[in-house]
Amino acid sequence: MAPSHGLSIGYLAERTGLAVSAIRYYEAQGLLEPWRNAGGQRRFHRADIRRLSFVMIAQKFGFTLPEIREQLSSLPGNRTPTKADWARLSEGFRRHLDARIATLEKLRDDLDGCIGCGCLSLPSCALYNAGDRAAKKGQGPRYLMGDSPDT
Amino acid sequence: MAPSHGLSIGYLAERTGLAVSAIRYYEAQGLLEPWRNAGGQRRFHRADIRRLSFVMIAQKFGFTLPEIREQLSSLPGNRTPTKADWARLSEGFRRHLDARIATLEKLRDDLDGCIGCGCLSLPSCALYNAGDRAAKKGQGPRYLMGDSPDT
DNA sequence: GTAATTTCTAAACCTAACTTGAGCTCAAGC
DNA sequence: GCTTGAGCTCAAGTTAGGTTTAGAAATTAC
Repeated sequence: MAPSHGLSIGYLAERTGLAVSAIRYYEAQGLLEPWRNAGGQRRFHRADIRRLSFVMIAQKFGFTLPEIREQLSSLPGNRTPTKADWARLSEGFRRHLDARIATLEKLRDDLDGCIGCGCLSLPSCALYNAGDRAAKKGQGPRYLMGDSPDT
Repeated sequence: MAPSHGLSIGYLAERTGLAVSAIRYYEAQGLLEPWRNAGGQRRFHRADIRRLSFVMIAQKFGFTLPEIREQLSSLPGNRTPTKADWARLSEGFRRHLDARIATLEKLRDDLDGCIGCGCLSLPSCALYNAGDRAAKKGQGPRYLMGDSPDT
């Protein structure tokens, strides 16, 4: 049931599909700030449903909880996102996603090149040099798949 | 240096760029099977460099260590992948990657639709229903961003 | 023949995002 | 007034993929 003033954690869980424990965890991470009733139980704003929905969607786009907290706290008065906020924030989502897709597409291209060129005999492998592990220690090209320049 | 018969773990680490601790961890996960010398130290085959390279590349494509172990153990005699094996395995990599890209592109399309249609006032949100969390409990559509059918 | 480096094992620790459990209190129904 | 269910806190467990630490033994370098 929906209490007339202040939502219980169980109701919020039911409405969002999140586990009660997850909501408590999000509070501990600073994503929500419920108040307490006389008995010490958490009471939430109706807008917190929207806030939690935003959290869930942002997670799908690959943001971490600290990043999501940043996004939420960047809103005036730490408010729950409005439609206008959403339009602006979703721009960032778009960029984040585009970057991830681009990374994977580059990996796919490298894979195609690697199949074609017979990577196993190459002294340096595009598959390894491409992507996030690259330029980790500035140690020059890595010799993969058992080959080395002197072999 | 490269010992003339049997590679030390440190040499393997140097050649692959992996940490010594990581190589030991991979052994514990069943990805490698070094033998021991008289003093009890691990000694590796030269082909294990190639084997580790395969592991690193497969990880970039999003496979877990148990999955990679499966792939390696599917090879006749649990051998290190040859060029022919590589051509076959890379097909699986390609499919894996294509699927991941497709998921993200669907998410991007849903996002674009959501910005345009004013998701905040929709009773059900494509952004939430799309993707991996969907169909988790068969509980029907989730009502996101604070809206419900009776509101 | 030392000294320095590497390697060994086992267990503990790490991050992220939660879940689970124990033991207790609060609220609601009859 | 009793029972049941929901909620509370705090600590520990979970998964993945490792890293760190400690103390001892092996190996290499000079």
